[in-house]
Amino acid sequence: MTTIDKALTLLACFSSEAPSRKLTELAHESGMSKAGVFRYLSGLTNAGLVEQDSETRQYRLGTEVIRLAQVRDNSFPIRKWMRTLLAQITDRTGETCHAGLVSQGRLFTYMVNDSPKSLQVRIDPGINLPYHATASGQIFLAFASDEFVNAQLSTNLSAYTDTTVTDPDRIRDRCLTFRQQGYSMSEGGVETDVISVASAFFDAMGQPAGTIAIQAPAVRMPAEMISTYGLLMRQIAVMATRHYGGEVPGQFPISPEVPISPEVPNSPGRTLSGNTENEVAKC
Amino acid sequence: MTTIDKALTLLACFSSEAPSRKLTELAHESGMSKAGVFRYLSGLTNAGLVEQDSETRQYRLGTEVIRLAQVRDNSFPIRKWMRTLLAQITDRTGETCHAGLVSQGRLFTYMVNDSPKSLQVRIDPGINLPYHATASGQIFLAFASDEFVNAQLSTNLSAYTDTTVTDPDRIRDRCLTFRQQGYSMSEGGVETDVISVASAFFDAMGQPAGTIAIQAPAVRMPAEMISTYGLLMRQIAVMATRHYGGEVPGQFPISPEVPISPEVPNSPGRTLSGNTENEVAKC
DNA sequence: AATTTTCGTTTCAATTATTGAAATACTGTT
DNA sequence: AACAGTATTTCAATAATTGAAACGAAAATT
Repeated sequence: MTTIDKALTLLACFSSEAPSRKLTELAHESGMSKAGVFRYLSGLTNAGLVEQDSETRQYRLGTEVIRLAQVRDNSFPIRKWMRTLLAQITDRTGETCHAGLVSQGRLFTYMVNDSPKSLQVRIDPGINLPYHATASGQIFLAFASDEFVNAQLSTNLSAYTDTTVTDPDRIRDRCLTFRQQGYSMSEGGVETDVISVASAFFDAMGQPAGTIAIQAPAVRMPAEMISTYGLLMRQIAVMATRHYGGEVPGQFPISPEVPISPEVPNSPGRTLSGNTENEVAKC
Repeated sequence: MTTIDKALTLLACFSSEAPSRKLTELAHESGMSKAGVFRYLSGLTNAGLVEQDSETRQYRLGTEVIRLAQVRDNSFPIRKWMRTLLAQITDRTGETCHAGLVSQGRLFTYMVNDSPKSLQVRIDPGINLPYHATASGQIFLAFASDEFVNAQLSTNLSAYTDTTVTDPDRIRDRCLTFRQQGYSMSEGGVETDVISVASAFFDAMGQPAGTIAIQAPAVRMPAEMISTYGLLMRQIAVMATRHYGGEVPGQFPISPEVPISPEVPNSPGRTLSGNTENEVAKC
């Protein structure tokens, strides 16, 4: 392991769950010496990737990561078309939806589009999506490599609710079904009374690159609606794959005969118009 | 210079102007050996900060920078309030506005809010704002440290248009005025027939952290309107400083007696409502 | 189609920076 | 004022980095 690898390992320690860390904490978590971590953080700070709060002395990610993210999106745009796709989902269904993106083996919420309804599922961009307990995570596993699935399912699978499935074998079974369907479903995986339906999009090598999911209060999603939403997610996911420049794998059930406008009940009054972009701060 | 510094230097080579680079190019630009750059890029790739296009073999920033940017915004939120501030500007003026953020000595467009009008100034998020040729850059210089100003003004100051001011002394003069005013103005600095008015916001040490600017076609901005817009920018910038957790420096003219709603002509029909957030994909 | 050029990747011994334990400085608290 | 918890700095032994040059592969040119 090179010095650079070790230094950059520290970046992975920063997550939305723990966005700012103490030096000692980082040393312990990464298993490196305090002195080493200090030097690494200094380097990262010089580059602007990390900055130290002048009051608390805690370290957090720096402004340079913001710039880099902008540059990345300029060279490989996702934001723009993803925004449109998510808007379509919320327009048709009236429900909150999100896109997950994988990076370094972790799936995180890349973008969220809130439901206009007052009773809605809250989810923040940037948080990690546990593979075993979310619809997004499970559809991802369904198309991920065996070794990846094994690695994930051999970690501690925490039960967020009473109904969280934590048995690896049951999860494998579910993923098998999800792979055949092309979409996944999770009921109360991380929060009770919330149902989520997801599908995945793929990169140029046919590997899953991210997910698209809808999340609704269980009371608004009767059983018969799940497959309707599932087909919608699948359809949108195929479009995402195309935009991403990816390749839908053979196992993925593409069904062009699916109606373009699934029968979805009372779509909210708001419509998506071409100039929506202009009303939104671009960032 | 440590190994880490050298490796991370490469990240700074990626900009919106050159978002994907060849290895040899990077080696030349950074003045490091090809072998070294290769090893560094490998490390960065392992961390997901960089990825290599499988076809062109070119390197570009990876998905991890996106995740990091999300995490950063969770720990130190800017996006949310900045979006609101920019929306206020466009609502009151009907013009395109943007926020600039500084990172590693470079000022880049962090967020853009387009004018609803059909004749509008286009500007993309993520591009670098030259200090000498933009209103944003000049108001930044006006409050930056002497050494920073000297460093910037001793570089090659390219003339983007006939009217770009490239004489360091004249720029210093202008910055002096801008500092007293608390806002800057640039006419045709990077593009002809475009006028921009900007102000700056500050960090906890009273150092300039970013800028807020409005940009309009010259035909829509008669001379007498510039000071009105300037006061508006100054006002919004003070709010930005507050949100940022910063400290307005003593030199900065805060004038609470400025009318809250400056007389700005025909504001567009669109109004900013509380639930605007819900209509925007959060990311 | 053959040749040249360009670019990315690997190798290897000399060099130079990295390493971690321990000492020190700092900050806030009892 | 002493204490506890952190963040820095120091330093000699150690282990990694280093770049020139060779190699391989792909693209451009003849």
